[in-house]
Amino acid sequence: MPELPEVEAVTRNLRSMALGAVITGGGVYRPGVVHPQTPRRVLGGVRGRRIDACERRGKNILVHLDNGHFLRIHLRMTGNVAVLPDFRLRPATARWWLEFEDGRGMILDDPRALGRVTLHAPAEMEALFADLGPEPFSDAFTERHFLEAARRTPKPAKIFLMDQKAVVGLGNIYAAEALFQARVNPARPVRDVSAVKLKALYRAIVEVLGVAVDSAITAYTRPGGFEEGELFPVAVYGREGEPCPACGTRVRRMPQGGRSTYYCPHCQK
DNA sequence: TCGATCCTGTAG
DNA sequence: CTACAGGATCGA
Repeated sequence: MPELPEVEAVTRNLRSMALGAVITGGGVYRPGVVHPQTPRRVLGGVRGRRIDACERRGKNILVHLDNGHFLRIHLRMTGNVAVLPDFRLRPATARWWLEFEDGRGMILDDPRALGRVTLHAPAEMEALFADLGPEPFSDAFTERHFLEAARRTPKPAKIFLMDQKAVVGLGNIYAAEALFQARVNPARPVRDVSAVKLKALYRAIVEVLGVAVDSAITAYTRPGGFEEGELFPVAVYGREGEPCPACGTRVRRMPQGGRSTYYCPHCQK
């Protein structure tokens, strides 16, 4: 599930649940989840620590501890982080967990086990995120920055949006939705897209992610979490063969970088 | 820069 | 059975 909006919702939930919690233990069911570190290092380094802050950077969740070190959690495709009333009640798909002093638990729940949890010293922060672009809602994400980044690469527009360099947070769904909203052809080399459309794309990114953050928070807050249907109005993603909401042409699917891109061949030329 | 790879589940 | 999945990294 997680692109930026879902990660934001999870992070906020974590902040409200785990702030101030003292870690007394933990476990790793799947060693691959802490790769390239070891369970011993990740768990040994957190025992006795208190959780002081939770924040999001791109699609990463950062859990700051009272000694300055921090956990970096990446949910990848199917991960979720949750705080449980009792750490012993964790589901079979919990790949990693922490025990709190008050008996509660915090888990990485991840059926595919592609998610990652690693522990870092403060000094590692910069190198860790050196390749990440600006946050879409920050002052650093300017139209000018975006247009310059676009002119600098031969990548197709969709790949350009997905690689977390020009801006962080877009994944397969919201990249497709932003491209549709701006009427940009996903396969077109982004450096060849007109300035007018690039500006529209810039606005669409902020718009789409903004709406999606709101719906993700709403979805995550009510019972059943993200599973309770769809709040974000998806126009093209996953809708192969269905009519484009703008012109009625059938939505198409094409492979790009090993993934599916959905688009309207009429609106996005 | 690109395909293979990491994993498991589900739909067709 | 194969194809595909809201992601990223690695080696060729």
